[in-house]
Amino acid sequence: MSSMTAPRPLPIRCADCPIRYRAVCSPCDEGELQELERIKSYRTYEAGETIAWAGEKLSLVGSVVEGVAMLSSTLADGRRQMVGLLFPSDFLGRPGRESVSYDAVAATRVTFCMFQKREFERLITRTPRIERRLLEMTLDDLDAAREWMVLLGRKTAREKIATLFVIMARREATMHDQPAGDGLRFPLYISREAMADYLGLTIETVSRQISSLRREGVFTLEGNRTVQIHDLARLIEEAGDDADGGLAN
Amino acid sequence: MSSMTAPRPLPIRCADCPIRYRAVCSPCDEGELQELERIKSYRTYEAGETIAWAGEKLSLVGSVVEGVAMLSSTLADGRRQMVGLLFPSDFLGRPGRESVSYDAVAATRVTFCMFQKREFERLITRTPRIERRLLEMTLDDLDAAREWMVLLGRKTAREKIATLFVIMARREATMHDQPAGDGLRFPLYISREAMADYLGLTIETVSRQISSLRREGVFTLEGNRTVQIHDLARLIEEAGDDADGGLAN
DNA sequence: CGTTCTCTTGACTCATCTCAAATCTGGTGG
DNA sequence: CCACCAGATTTGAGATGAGTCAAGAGAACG
Repeated sequence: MSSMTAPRPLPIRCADCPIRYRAVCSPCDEGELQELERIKSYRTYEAGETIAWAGEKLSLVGSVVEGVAMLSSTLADGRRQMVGLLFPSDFLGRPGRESVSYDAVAATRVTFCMFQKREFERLITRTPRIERRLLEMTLDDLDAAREWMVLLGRKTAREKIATLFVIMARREATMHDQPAGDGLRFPLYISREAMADYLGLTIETVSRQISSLRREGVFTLEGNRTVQIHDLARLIEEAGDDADGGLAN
Repeated sequence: MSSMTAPRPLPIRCADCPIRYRAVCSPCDEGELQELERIKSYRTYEAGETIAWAGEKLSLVGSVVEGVAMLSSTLADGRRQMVGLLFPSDFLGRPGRESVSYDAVAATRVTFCMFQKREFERLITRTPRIERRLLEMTLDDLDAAREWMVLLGRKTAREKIATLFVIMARREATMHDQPAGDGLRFPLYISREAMADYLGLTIETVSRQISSLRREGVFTLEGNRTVQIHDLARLIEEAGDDADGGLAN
């Protein structure tokens, strides 16, 4: 993670923001953006750095602008479960609650566009469009969490890996306005350990399942963190989703 | 489920509603309640009855008034995972989306206070307090879903059962404004099969773990669906939660 | 009071975990 | 540019928790 591309100059104007049309601020008009520009501030964390500890009082909320962050929870004896993976435009923090419920850790170098929680709460009260957008995004997060519950509770290790890769592939395709298809290449962003924590597996099982699917020609790896899909249909089938094959999304 | 108590007369006035102070309508004033009374309608489902199928277009949303409902998802080969358990005051349905994402089934006889989705969407647009309340409730649901992800991904069968019982016990205590403590009796509401679907286990494993905890004197069963707690501290310990012992809730 | 469904228990299997070691990768310094 | 190092990843061998299959016991229902 040290041969990073040069950091884009920040703060930037909202109108030029890469997440302008997807983040919580997407429904804002020019005037509202100007107000946001007055109260926002950028903050960058290096890969591995902790953004917030569960239980800690956090007075900031905000959106991921660049990079990837992980939300996870740890049991008394150290078992860890990731409960969310935040990509650009995803929102971190819970307006209306004092402390955060989960550890937040940077998976890659990650930059947030942040607001003081109090200030943000006042803002959404004045600006129903933002509140509506936050509700929409929270409902989407809830659907995603529930879909992940199905994976955690009922899928096999192989299906879990296939599902993760399908989701990552689709995200990558969507991001570049391509159709998802064979030949698609995408980065995994996270380590095997983080995948294990996300999928409710051990790192050895993650590794074995990836090796197995690779040996069967479903995809190849370039280095350890870049995947090239060779047979997307097969990968989707291996994901074992319900009858619609995940097309409902 | 046939020796049901006589159904309470419905529709009732909002002011007398048992979920008046907890449901999505809790922040409403008298005038707003009158408006709700004009557009609400009650609907009752028998235990086992399907309320909505995943993928189906559902033009209703609403709150559970009495009884318990289950939200679950089914994979192609029939594996099922429950993704939510709805108790009185919980909200069902997603404003802003055409079709429902999960199967909704009545666990007991259950009565909803329902609204046409379109009408409800117009309502929350006019009534920011309701929208705010819905956002709060959705954030709570998201936290609950994520906590459940930890259970599904990382807990042992024994811990899963203990966690479920602790949660049920606490809910029961809260409902009656009692402290949760030894001697508390509460109903499980759901079958072993539903517990298995909720916990990501098989019905046999659920049964074995319940028997094991019962044999060790942590609780006793009266019939198959009523639990009496004998050693709550032990049960909480068996739940294996993170250092705070779940006290953060 | 028999019928049916739910729940429990037993015996055995298997997917995943655990423990251990080898290999690879990316980064570093010579 | 290349050898080396530390951490990440893969692979192997064996253990085990939970699943599967099968049967019996208990509850609920008509």
